[in-house]
Amino acid sequence: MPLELKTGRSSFSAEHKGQVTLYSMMMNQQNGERKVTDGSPGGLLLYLKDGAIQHVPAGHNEKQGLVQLRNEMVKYLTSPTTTSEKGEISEGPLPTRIDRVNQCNSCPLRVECTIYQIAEDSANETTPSMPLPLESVEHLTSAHQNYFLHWSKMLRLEFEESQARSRSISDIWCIDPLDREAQGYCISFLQVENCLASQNPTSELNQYSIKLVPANRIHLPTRISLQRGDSVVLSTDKEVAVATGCLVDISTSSVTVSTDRNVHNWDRNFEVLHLDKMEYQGGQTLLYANLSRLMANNANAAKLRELVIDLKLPVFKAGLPKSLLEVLWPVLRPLNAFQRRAVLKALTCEDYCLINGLPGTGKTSLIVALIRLAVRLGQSVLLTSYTHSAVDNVLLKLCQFNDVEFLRIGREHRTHPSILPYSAETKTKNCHTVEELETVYSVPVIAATCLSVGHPALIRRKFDLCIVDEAAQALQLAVLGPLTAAKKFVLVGDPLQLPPVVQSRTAKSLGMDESLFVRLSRVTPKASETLKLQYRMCGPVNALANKLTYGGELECGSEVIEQATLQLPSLTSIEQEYADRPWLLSVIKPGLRHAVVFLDTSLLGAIKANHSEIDSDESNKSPINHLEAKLALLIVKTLRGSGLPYDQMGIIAPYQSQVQHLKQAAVEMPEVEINTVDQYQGRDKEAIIYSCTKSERDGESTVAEGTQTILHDIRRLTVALTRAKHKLIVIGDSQTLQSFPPFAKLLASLEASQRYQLCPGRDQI
DNA sequence: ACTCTGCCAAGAGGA
Repeated sequence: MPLELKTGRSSFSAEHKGQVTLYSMMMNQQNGERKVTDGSPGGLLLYLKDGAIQHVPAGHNEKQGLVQLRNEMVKYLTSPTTTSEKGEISEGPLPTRIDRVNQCNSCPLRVECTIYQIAEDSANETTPSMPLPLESVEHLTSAHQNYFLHWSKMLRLEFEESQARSRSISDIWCIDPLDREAQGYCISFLQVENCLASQNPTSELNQYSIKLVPANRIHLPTRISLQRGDSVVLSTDKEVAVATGCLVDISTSSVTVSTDRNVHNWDRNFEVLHLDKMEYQGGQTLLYANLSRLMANNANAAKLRELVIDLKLPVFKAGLPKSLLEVLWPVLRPLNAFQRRAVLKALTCEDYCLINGLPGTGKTSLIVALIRLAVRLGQSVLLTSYTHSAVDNVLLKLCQFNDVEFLRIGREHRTHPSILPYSAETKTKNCHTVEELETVYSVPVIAATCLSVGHPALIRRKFDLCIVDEAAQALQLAVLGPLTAAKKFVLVGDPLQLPPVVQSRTAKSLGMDESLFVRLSRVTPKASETLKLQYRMCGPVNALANKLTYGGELECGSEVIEQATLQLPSLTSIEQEYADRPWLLSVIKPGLRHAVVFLDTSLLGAIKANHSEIDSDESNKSPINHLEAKLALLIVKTLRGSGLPYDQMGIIAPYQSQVQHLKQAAVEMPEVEINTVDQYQGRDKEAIIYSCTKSERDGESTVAEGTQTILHDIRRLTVALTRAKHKLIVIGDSQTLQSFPPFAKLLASLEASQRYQLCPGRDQI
């Protein structure tokens, strides 16, 4: 029988009683009860403040009431958005309004509710039966309300799309473990090898470390999309979720999970366990919360609404006084002119500024300098980005200077190991008093991801400056979270590189993939600075990026950068070996004139057909190109033979399927980094091979007119090509690619000497 | 027509 403890005064409210009834129903479910009508003993409700206790029955009536309420909730939560004939999209119907003034006045969602009601009444042209509490939205203009409704609609669409695509938690109950494993998000039939107390538990949530091995085979399945840091659920055949935890290590033969339960102490520890990836859906909730916070009736939100929704012109102070500049000079000195201008703009803005960081232009150095300068000026800084890796990327550089104290907030398992000493968990481990905790949390610089800035320790803090890295890649609503905690903000990013990922086509067409960076960059050019000097790409790659995307804005940082070439110390030793494949030697040639090569497969019809084995996985609609994979690996091996280490090369493809295929084909050279374009953003390599993948076989239908595919996005191509320092080899079928505008532009930008046409008969593969 | 990251939870209290 469940016992619910409440720390407050006794109220025996319907909420509290309902909760106990639900626990009672859940316990019966676990004990095998099937029918709602089965008798259950109910539970106990105990209030600790006055010691009052009551038995809460869970009879037929109580259960029926709860289930009916649940079903009604579900009806509204799952009613899908609809599109009218005119193309207007509307969210599902709202529940009937509760017209009770007293309840509405104390409702925390009264602003949001009123906005919806106003919109609904005007759409239906009905007059409300009871006057709406209009005073609760008096602080909002209709533009503000429309922003709210617009984003709420897009969030809803995106939520529906991700629901439709992703599996649900109920799969653990409804789908067989082996079938779940085939989908790639479950490892079935594991047994516990050991369960140890964690070496370094920082909370109750990771007290134990369980090592699991396959129960009836040697290796774990190869096609699993589980990685370090994922939240997982352990279940037996009889019971779902015997433990939950976090995946800390995965190899070919074992998997280690940190968890709050000691599975070894359990009677059932010889049962087989299934491990499932848990997909957390709460991210959506956070975005709604940010949207709500923007609508709040306070000065902070009002200022943000002016800037973000009304697009008010940002204000800038005059430059810094000379005396200050002298103090800051040691930090400013190593920066180039563009970086200095950007930093000074960031320091003198009153509202916000935007920093355009073109590829390889030292964005990270700029942010590190900005943090160090702000701290020298006595300001507090909130550093955020959408991803953990981007946050840690800045911190790794910042901690080298060792002159700024910072605290990293967020999930430990996602934090870079070198940054763990600065994590909140580590720093608060030996705190025993509130004062000690306050000292830890009041450091001048706090770093966290956009979605984790709701941390309790930050709620009450107001930062002088908020810096958002990779801001062009984050959802608008995600960035709003940290902004509410700061007096002014600096967005750093490149709108010509990848935008935020939005799954729903409809939401995308409504503008959901417009980042805050892009929205604000429309306001005034005065608010932004561009970093133009890049320190990554040699002259020809730089020139290609300019022709394709940057229109001449991008410049090499120095002559050394511009003239740098691929170093292949043992090139002569392999010339003999590849004498029968002159195309290979031609493609890998070092030297500036050969820095960019397009290897064209369009004439290899017959050879292509030979390589297009039928994939076992027909349901997988993503394309795989076996020929391009083979060519890419041949090039990698030749480069290796000529003296370029594997870890200096990267293979990029637009599709996950092609990446997987390449990874499998390249198992014996794991140092070669193979990834999608999206995952390569922010990184670079000496030599990059881009496998464009898409190649139409004869008679195959082409993409319907007007459809946008990932090959239609020039930003993805820009990112792929600007990852290369000294050698860029693009493999593709020019015939097919010609129909995608970004590739047509690429092909037109190339000089004849930069193209190599593979010919059947002449070129042996 | 296929790109993918992020999020610790629950409760008391005020009106």
